Amino acid sequence: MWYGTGMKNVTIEDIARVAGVSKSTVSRVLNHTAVVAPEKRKAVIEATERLGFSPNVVARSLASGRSMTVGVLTQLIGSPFYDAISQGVIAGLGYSDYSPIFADGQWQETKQIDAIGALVGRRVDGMVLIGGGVPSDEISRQCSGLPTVIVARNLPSDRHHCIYMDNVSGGYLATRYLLQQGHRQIAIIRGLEHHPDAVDRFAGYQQAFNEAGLTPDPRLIVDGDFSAESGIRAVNELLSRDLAFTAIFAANDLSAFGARLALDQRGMQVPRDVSLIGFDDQLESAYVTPPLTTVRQPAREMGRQASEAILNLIEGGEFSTQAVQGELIIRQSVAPPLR
Amino acid sequence: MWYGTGMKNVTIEDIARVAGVSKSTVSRVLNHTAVVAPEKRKAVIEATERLGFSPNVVARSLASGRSMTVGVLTQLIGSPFYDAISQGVIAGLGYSDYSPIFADGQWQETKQIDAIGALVGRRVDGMVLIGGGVPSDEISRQCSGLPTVIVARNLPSDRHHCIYMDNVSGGYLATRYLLQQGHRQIAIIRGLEHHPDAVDRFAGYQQAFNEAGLTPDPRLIVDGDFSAESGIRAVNELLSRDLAFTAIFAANDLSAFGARLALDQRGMQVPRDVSLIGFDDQLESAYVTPPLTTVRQPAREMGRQASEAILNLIEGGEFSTQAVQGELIIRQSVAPPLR
DNA sequence: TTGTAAGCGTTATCAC
DNA sequence: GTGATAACGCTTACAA
Repeated sequence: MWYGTGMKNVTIEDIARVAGVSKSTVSRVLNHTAVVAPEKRKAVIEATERLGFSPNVVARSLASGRSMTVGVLTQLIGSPFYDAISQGVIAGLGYSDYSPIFADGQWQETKQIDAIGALVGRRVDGMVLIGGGVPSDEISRQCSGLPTVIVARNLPSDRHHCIYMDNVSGGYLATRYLLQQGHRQIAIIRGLEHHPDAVDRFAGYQQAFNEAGLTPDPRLIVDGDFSAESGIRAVNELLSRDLAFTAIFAANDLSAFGARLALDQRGMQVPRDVSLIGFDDQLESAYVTPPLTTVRQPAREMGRQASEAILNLIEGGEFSTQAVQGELIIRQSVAPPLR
Repeated sequence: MWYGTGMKNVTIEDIARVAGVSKSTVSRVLNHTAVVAPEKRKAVIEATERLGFSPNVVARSLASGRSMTVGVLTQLIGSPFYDAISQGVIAGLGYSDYSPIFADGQWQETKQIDAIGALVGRRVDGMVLIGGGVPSDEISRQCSGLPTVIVARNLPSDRHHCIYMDNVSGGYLATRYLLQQGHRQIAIIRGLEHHPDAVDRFAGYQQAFNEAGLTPDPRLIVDGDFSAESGIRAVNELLSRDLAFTAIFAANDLSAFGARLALDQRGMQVPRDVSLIGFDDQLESAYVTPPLTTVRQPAREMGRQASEAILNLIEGGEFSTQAVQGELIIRQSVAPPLR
């Protein structure tokens, strides 16, 4: 199949001619940017409809200096959490005149920097950075003068606008709940070793222990990478070490699923033999067996908030970094330990 | 915080002046569009780097008539399947010079039509329509002359380029497998009543029965809506009707999760008491207990294919509608029925 | 209120 | 090879 240019696109010049007015007048009624005489206004609108005119956004952008787009940098790893944020951004921009334009950072710093560069080259009016690890300075440099919101990441510098989860308190919430239920030997499957979210959740775990005047058993701390597979590995490792534990706090729901499966394969039941708590509250977590107790991260909501923030910043508004708190969602994967 | 215009953007005119050549020459070296003298070429490149020049994509688009963007229409319902397709599209475009720009159709025809209009107004060079229900004629009208690929939907007209799952054969595969395992009373939880995917999978179910010279029990056919909740409802309904069934074919994995949970709550085990098969093979399905037997839809891969197809069409290439076949993924949620 | 005209930053078409 | 110069389609002073 061949794609021709079709008929020549209709421009405001055509409209102007048909309506018997000037280009500027057409522009004015189209943008409600000045009052025009009712009859001319009507003529323009009619011509617009009759000719099936749709304004060329590109030309408009060039002339006005605003592209009506916001750049979104994602990290395409298929993590339910990050995906949900992207979806939230698309949804949040839905009712505005701005469209999101995506680039993929693949969790690799150089790719991320390139991607931001590409977005900047497209003259986006705002930028939403989801996760990623681009250094603060680099962001400042590339996005200087450009409204920018960083989601799911907290950059200490007050130059940046961030919307991030309070992972420390999230980890604390989960662990405290386990402690309250009577657990003392609580294993933790950590996320990626240097990933800030993982580090923070672990800090929350320790904090809960400290507060209770207890010390976690270091042998019960095992590393993972947020994948289901790593949950399986972690449990197998724990079991092979032959250590006693009555509960597991997994880095995220996905690794909790893996842990649950590994436990099941060893004939151990959740929560009868081992209690299990996750982190995220992804869609599926309420429907696995048993429904997973977890800490909810309002991912989609964070994406939505980010788009609101960016829209607001573009309009010249203010925004200050926000930490969103996790919420403990109690379902059925945690029970008091058997004596 | 205030966003100023910063320093004036550097343009090819600045480069031209610094390099001591004309704008045209700058354009030529930047686009490799003609041979220029080595020394001038070098001067341009140096100036480019020294001034930190990055071409204005908007101006380029206006002048060249190509925006280097492809519009992507999604249906933002948070279905893992559709989300994965979007992610695949982003990934597939990653290495090209094209950027995806998203719009949300929300599974509502009017919104979808508006969204396509917005994308067309942005002068996208190509269009990827994921799912949705815009009538064929409307698509032809709005996207006439614009390379367009439709994913996860099959429009019979040969005016369109589609990449879709063969849902009939998928439904057939699942059902035949159940039949082969010895099941005869196979309940089916259908998806949305008039959703083509649901209709097709059901057709496959019937086809497998026919082929085996059997007839499905109509009382074992219950409606759902692809949600986990509907899986729960369906099982409860089935159980309340007090009918005997030894297996369930769920519209998708999510509703299979729901079904599994409802079964569990009634004390019925999978696959001992009831076998269960899903559709999609989403990320989590391999890690629930028991790991779910299902029909894989290569969602991300379809998205990737779509982006390749659109890139190819933009370059003037050909493409013909492709049906991708589902793959039966055998795990542990299906077993022969107890006698 | 309305029209004229000068940009916006490139690419594309010519001559040279 | 290279440089003027005219598009590209719209916004936006600036006049009238």
